[in-house]
Amino acid sequence: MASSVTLSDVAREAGVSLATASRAINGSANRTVRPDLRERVLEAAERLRYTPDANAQAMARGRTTSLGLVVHDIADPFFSSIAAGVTQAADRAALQVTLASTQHQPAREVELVRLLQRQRARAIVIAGGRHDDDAGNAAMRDALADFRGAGGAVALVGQPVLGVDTVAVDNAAGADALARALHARGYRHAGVLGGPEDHLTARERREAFTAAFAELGAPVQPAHVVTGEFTHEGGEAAMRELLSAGGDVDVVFAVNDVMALGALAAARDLGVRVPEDVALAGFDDILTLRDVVPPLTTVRVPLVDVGVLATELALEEHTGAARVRTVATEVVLRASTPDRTV
Amino acid sequence: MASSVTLSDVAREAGVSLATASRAINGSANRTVRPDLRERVLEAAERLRYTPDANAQAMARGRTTSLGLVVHDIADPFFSSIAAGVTQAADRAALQVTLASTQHQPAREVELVRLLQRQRARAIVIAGGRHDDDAGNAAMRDALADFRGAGGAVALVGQPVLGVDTVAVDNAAGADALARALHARGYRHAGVLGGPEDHLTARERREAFTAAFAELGAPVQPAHVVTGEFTHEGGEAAMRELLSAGGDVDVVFAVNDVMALGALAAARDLGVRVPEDVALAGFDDILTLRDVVPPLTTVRVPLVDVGVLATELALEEHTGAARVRTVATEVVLRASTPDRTV
DNA sequence: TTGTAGGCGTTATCAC
DNA sequence: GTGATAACGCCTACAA
Repeated sequence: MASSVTLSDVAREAGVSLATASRAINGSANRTVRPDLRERVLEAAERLRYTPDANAQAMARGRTTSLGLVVHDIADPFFSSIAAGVTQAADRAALQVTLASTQHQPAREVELVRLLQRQRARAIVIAGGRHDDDAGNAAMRDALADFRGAGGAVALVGQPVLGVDTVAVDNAAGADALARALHARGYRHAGVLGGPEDHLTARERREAFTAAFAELGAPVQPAHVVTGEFTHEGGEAAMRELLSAGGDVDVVFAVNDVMALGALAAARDLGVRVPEDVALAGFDDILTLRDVVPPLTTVRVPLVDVGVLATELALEEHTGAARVRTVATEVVLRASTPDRTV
Repeated sequence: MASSVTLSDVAREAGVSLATASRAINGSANRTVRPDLRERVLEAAERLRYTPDANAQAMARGRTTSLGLVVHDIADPFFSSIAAGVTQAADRAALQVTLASTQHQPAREVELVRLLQRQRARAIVIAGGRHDDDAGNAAMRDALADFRGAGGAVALVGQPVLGVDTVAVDNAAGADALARALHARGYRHAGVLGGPEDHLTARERREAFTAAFAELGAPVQPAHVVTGEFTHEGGEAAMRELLSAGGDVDVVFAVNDVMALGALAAARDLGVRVPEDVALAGFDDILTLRDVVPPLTTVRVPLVDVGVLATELALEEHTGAARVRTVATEVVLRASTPDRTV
């Protein structure tokens, strides 16, 4: 309640005008303030425990100091690592991060963008792959167009389908390289926990993986590609389905690590040993993996860097068409996919 | 760039006054607007793609719609789960969450509180145990007093040492119960990875644990209590130190799960088997544990609920002294601490 | 260098 | 029920 101290109070206390107080405290562009006056103002501010009102400053200046971050679930290590990168970069740019979570409801993304537009966020970073959903993408594109029309900047982590700057993980190359590495280790009967049918990240990884195996002469049987939510539970269910189908699968590729961990849990539950009975690989190299046994083969995505990059991309001045920054990945072979050729 | 559409634009377009437009769009308290006029305004707003400016609204109304959340590291599963709870609760209260991270520098907390005060956040939730650091706590207490003096609400997750509403995990009871459970399973030679010396959460857990073992007639040897950072790396280093000391320890209690996971990694590295060679227990029951083998015994803290509770506590109107909400914990015995009595 | 005054976009208090 | 108009706290030409 206690009404805050305003700059006018400080000015009065210091015996100067509002303008001078403002300049003394904020060091206006070229205007400078006589040292003794500045001193008086600063002391008065200190004495009165004055705290500038960022909202009022934002109004007067015409721009805020906040950046919006949209994630699906902040407790998911994939998103929390990206968030760590975003907060780092935002911090360097002296921006506050407004965290908005869809709680796994894709439709809420549009809502959150509009919310962030009301806050007049300087920029919005959207984390998470897109869906093959024309209506959904169109709605999002509209919301983002409005936001940008009003002067906001946007960067997306995912696929460049929304007409905004995008940090795109090279999913295809990563999945392809992983498939070849697994093939080289002697695997010939791969199964895929493919994520949601229309999820572009899942699809890119799935298709590149199966294409590579096909090209290598060991095509993945259609029955060995099962879909499922992009979550721990989804991976668990998908793995159950795949294993109970009882095909001869020697390695399972889950399109992201969170699913792979769910799959690992399912295997444990069913008494299927990894990697003795079946090998397992994921994608992303989330932080959690350092604590998992057996160490999981995966394709590393520099998640924190991706967050930083997306933030920088959003904040960089630029004109012209939407830019796409492709992030390279790296296959990390671990014990969950031992060499079968020896 | 493109100047946003303002409410005046909408009013003009609809042929009504600014006041009416405001009431039509925002449904003022008791003032009501004739249906046809309201319709006209809403249509105009739609046509012009009007988006209210939350900052301006905040100025006019005298209160913002944002809530600050202070964490040490959002990528740490402990904090990200609490953050999930906070965003949920904030969402229900129609508040935006501003995520502020200290990046593991305790001193930055004060800075962040002041920053959030500039944003005129309605409330601040601070996650993370306190330190036994009079100067640091005093600085924080001052910053929070200022914030509250200016009308802000605060809730802390940790120890009630800052004079603000606090959600306190019952660390002592949890550690005591864990110690007794381990003792009942036959463990008599406990070691403790005790976290930072002055970290109150670490201290509460450590002391309750050792006190219980002492009371049970199996005191933990001082040499078997080692300190270390409250992190994965800290747990790893502490475990190395403990194991290389070569004492006869049959169970190791790490004061939080993140440290326990670091300890597990260290044990693996040194060829020490868990639980065959040494049993291991942690505290918190972070989400990561579901993927760890062997399943880790721990003391469950309902982290998401804690986040929700802290947010609600901060948002509840109340007068009088700072309140303390104690959250109960629950010992969860798993395979990392098998029964030795059989 | 300092001060005056207008404006940022809304809400809220008044009359009408 | 509707419409002027003064706040809200600050910044910034513009003038002195």
